[in-house]
Parts: sequence; C-alpha cells; structure tokens
Amino acid sequence: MNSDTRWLSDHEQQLWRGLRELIWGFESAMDRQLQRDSELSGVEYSVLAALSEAEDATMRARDIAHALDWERSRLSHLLKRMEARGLVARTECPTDARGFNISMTAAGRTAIERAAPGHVSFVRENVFDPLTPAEQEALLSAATKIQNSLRAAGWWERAKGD
Amino acid sequence: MNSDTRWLSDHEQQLWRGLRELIWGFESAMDRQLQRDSELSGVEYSVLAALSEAEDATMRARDIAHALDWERSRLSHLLKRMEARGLVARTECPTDARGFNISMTAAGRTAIERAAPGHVSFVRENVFDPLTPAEQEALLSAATKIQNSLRAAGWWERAKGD
DNA sequence: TCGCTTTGGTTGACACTTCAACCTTCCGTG
DNA sequence: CACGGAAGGTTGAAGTGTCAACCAAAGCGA
Repeated sequence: MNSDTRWLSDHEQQLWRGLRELIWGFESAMDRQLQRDSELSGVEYSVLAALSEAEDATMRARDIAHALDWERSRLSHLLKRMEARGLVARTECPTDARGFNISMTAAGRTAIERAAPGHVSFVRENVFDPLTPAEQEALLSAATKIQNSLRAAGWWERAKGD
Repeated sequence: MNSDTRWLSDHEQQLWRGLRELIWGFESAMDRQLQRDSELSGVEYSVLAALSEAEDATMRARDIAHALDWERSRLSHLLKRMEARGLVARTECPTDARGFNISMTAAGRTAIERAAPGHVSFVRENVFDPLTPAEQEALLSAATKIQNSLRAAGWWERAKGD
C-alpha cells in the first residue's frame, strides 16, 4: 500500500493480462451464446437452473439469492421481469408470511430445456475439450486458491447490506 | 446441440462451478477494492491505466476502445462522465477531423497514482502469492487455451456492429 | 471529381445492477 | 406480553452497458 509496492514484472503482467481477458471475456461470450441460441439471458438461465434442481422446481426467494450469491434487490427486480414474461410464478409462503415461493412455470421449463443443450455444449467445447484432465485439475485448483485468498482477505463478501 | 448432448459429470460440474464462481466473483471483488481504496471504478482505472502507458498520456478514443476491446458507445458514455469529473480532457485530433484525442489530466494522474499501489497489491496478494510459479504457468496456459477455443468458435468477437 | 463504403464518434432508448430507504413479519429477551 | 432488532422483500433513483440509429469526415474506385 505504501511506497515500497512490489510492482508486477513483465512476465507477471502477461499472466495478469491473460487472466483478466478471460474473466472479462468469458462471461460475455457465454451470454452471447445463450442469447443467440435461446430466449434466455445468462442470469435468467441461472435462476431457472437453480429452480430446476429444487424439489418441485420451487424455492424461497432468499434461497435463490443465497445460492447465486446475489443481492436481494437484484433478484427481486429480475424476478419481476421473469414473472412478467411468464417464466416463473410467485406464491405466498405458508410458513413465513414475509416470504415468497418462486416456482418455474411450464414455459420456464420449456425455455431452459431448450437452452440447456447448447449451453452445456458451449461449456464442454470451450472449457473441457481444450484442456487435458491434468490441466482441468490445475485450473480448478488455481481458481480455488485464488478464491480462498479473496475470502480470507475479506474481499469476497459484499460490504454489509446483504 | 441435439438430443445426444454430453452432459457434465459430477466432477466436471465441480470444476465448472469453481470456474464460474471465480469469473463472477473476481471482478466484483476487484471493483470493491478499488472503490474502497480510491475514488476510481474498475473501468475508470482501466482507461487511465491505458492512457498512462501512452505517449504524452494521450490516445485517440478509438485506440482506447481497441485496447480495452470495448464498444465505441460504451467508451463514449464513460468518457463523457470522466470528462465531467475532470479525469480526462478531450481535444480535437489534428490529423483526422472526426477523431478526438483523449488525455489524462493532472487530476486523473493523481487519482491513478493513488489507486495503483493498492490495486497492484490486491493482484499480487490474491493471484500471485497464493499460487506457486508452476501453478501460475498452468493457470495462464489454461486461460489461453480456453480463450483460443472461444476465438476459434467465433464467440469472442461481438456480433458485428463493432 | 463524383459517389459509395468505411471509419470515428455521439446520442437516446432501453435493460440491468447497485444503493439506500422502506415496510412487514419474525424472533429473542426482559 | 412487549419491545427492539434481524430477516425477507420491494421500490425508486442513479449509474452503467447495449443496441440501433444517426451524422460527419475519410478513403477509394471509376
């Protein structure tokens, strides 16, 4: 933080650049694929994917938010749009009058079932196929270590509100 | 794409999940750090960093856009805001009447010089320190291969309009 | 030089995320 | 029970990104 900052060497800059490009580019590439091959955005896909793994395709809103590590308001806005498009339905929660149960509609299931094959192929072709099993392990290991470091330093969690 | 999709195995899902979390979480962690330790957002930092490496701290707008791989309009909007905040200045381009030269102001330089040490420390502590040199190489190699695959499949470039 | 295409850049509408404020309900404690 | 805080969710405003339309200048071939 002070004047004796250890700047990055050329070689380190190269790694940093590669990683940054991947991080910035991968998500938008994925979004492009989804948007082209289906009528779902990446975030909508995430929500439907979470729902599809749940009992009865139904989840409490807060559990979705927690599973995706999202802010409550972000989810709330998105659910409103998705409800308007008929992808999910909202019912009151019998055990907690504050909460809501969000469930996937038939249209929602149709949409994700149509999107899933292309999405999975995208991931397989661009993450698994280009890497050997050993490289895959190395990638997972590195990603995990970086994430752990961020967690330990307190950078992973949001400031405070949610 | 068709019915014989090769779905992901449990183990593959684990890798995919880890990678996704890193991709989604890293950028926001970085933004949090910048926002906390400086008065710059991540994108503003990128622009100033690009400028600071240029001759005279001045670049054509299109060159910035190209260096960051951004859309023209995104850059245009951001520059308008940054100009309003006094971080950059805009002058007409002598050799091309359509273009503009964007240069970093004194305030812009102050801002990035204040932000840089913390940012570099963040990268060093969370990317380099947690990984052995071999792991760093493996990460770069994997990132490069994934990126190449995306490029080859045409997912890297934006649709058409820039 | 004329006309056509490309390039550089801006703009406005719309989509999405964040932030702070707010309301209601739940829960623990005195 | 009462009350004070925590949890679940919504809302509106502001910030940021995308998309398509647009304009002016540049480049280029006939």
